[in-house]
Amino acid sequence: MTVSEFRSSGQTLADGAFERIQNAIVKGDIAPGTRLSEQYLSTTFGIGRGPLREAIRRLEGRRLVVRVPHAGIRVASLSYEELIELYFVREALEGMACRLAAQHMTDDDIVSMRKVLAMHENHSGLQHNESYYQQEGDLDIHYLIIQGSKNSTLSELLCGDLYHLLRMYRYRYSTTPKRPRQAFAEHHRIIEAIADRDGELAELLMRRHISASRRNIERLMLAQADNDPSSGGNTV
Amino acid sequence: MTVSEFRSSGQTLADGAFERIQNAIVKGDIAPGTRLSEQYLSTTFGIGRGPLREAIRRLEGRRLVVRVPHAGIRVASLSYEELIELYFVREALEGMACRLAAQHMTDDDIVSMRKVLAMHENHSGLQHNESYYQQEGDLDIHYLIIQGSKNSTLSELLCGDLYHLLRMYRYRYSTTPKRPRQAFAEHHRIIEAIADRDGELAELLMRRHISASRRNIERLMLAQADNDPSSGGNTV
DNA sequence: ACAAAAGCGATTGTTGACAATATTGGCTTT
DNA sequence: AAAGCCAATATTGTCAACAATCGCTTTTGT
Repeated sequence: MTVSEFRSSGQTLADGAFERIQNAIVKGDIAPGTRLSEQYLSTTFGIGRGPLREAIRRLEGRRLVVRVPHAGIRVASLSYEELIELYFVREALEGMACRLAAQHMTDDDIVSMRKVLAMHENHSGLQHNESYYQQEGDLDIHYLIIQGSKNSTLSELLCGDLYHLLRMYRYRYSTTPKRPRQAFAEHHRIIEAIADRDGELAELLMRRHISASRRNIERLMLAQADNDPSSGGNTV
Repeated sequence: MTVSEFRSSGQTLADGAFERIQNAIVKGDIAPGTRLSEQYLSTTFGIGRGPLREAIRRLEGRRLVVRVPHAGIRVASLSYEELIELYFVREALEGMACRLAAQHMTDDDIVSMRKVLAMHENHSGLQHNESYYQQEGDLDIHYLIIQGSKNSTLSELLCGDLYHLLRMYRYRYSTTPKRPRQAFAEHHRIIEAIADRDGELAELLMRRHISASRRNIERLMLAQADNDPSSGGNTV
């Protein structure tokens, strides 16, 4: 993903704009809730308003932006309630992914997943950068398990649609659950269950893992609300 | 939802076209896999190509149509593999919906849900129209439970995104699982579990229910494949 | 001074014409 | 006769101008 892939070969301008804006939203370059005028985007990306509007409509279909007729678009933002709701969806979906992964992952898949975990253990053991593990490594493990389910519908839903929203949220509230050691231990147990081909246990453990993560956020936000009572629900 | 809401008040042409085309696809008026030319749609709906293309891009974002650059669009169609994958997703998601419904449904919600079930029992008992129950009633019960979870993210995902695909598939293969009595009994038990506020049991039962439905389809399609070996995977 | 309405500016929605690309049919060649 | 190439045609992609709508400022009346 190098820079300046203006017109990624063979694609249309609208498709190029779609990808670039999507990346900008997901990566946090554009903050959630920001209003985007067509003129600004048009001049920024150097394309006409026609293709641009098509890109916007595609983003709208993906629910990454919210549009109100004749008033413009804003990049979507998750309220606290929606974030919590998302965690329940993740619990269900990633639990299922774990069950299927225990069934469908090859031995090679499991070997490489263990390697990634070991690598993360070193980082985590060195206390090199506590947030790193949670920010990227956590996603890596989850990502590998989801791919391991060999269910492409599930993968696309989880990696393509849902994580976009989750990552957006991370950039907004910079939520870095500070429980790396615990999370690591949980990952370890999950992977062992998958290696044992015990889908039921793997699902149970993953659901506990995500559930704990959710409760951790609920606790954090509650404490934050005490300090700063103004930060209530966000605008859609 | 009466007929001839050409320009549903206050909406743009693109939004109107989006809704109409989406309905046509979901209701089966346009068969999956059909190629749609811009000119045809433009004259059919009586709007210019600009707004039409925006509607198409929105449908693309929703994954209801598949577009290849410079070649046009086709309405999306599920392959057999994708259908089965979808059932696993449903199993996870609706299981969670059941668990949450047992927790969050009001007593009134449960009363009205029981009424719907009783109504269906009469229809089913009279053998009035066996397929009716499975075609509409089944969705009704599932719909009520999903709404009962009070998790709007989950609801939108399940009712808004996934069921579109499921219904499309029904119209294509006219799959009507012929096990209404069994399905009714399963619904009955699920609702009782919810009424007992036993979320864990409700989730388990729902997952079994959907899992059985999936296996039923697998069996049906396998038998069909024996008779007609030509119907393999469908084009994306 | 405050409230309501009218006018103004800016932004979005729509249209039609133009350019680029893929498909189809016919022709040449082996 | 079959395969491959080339041109003609139809379809999609892009652009720039025009129309409609909304939010804001200003004005005017009580």
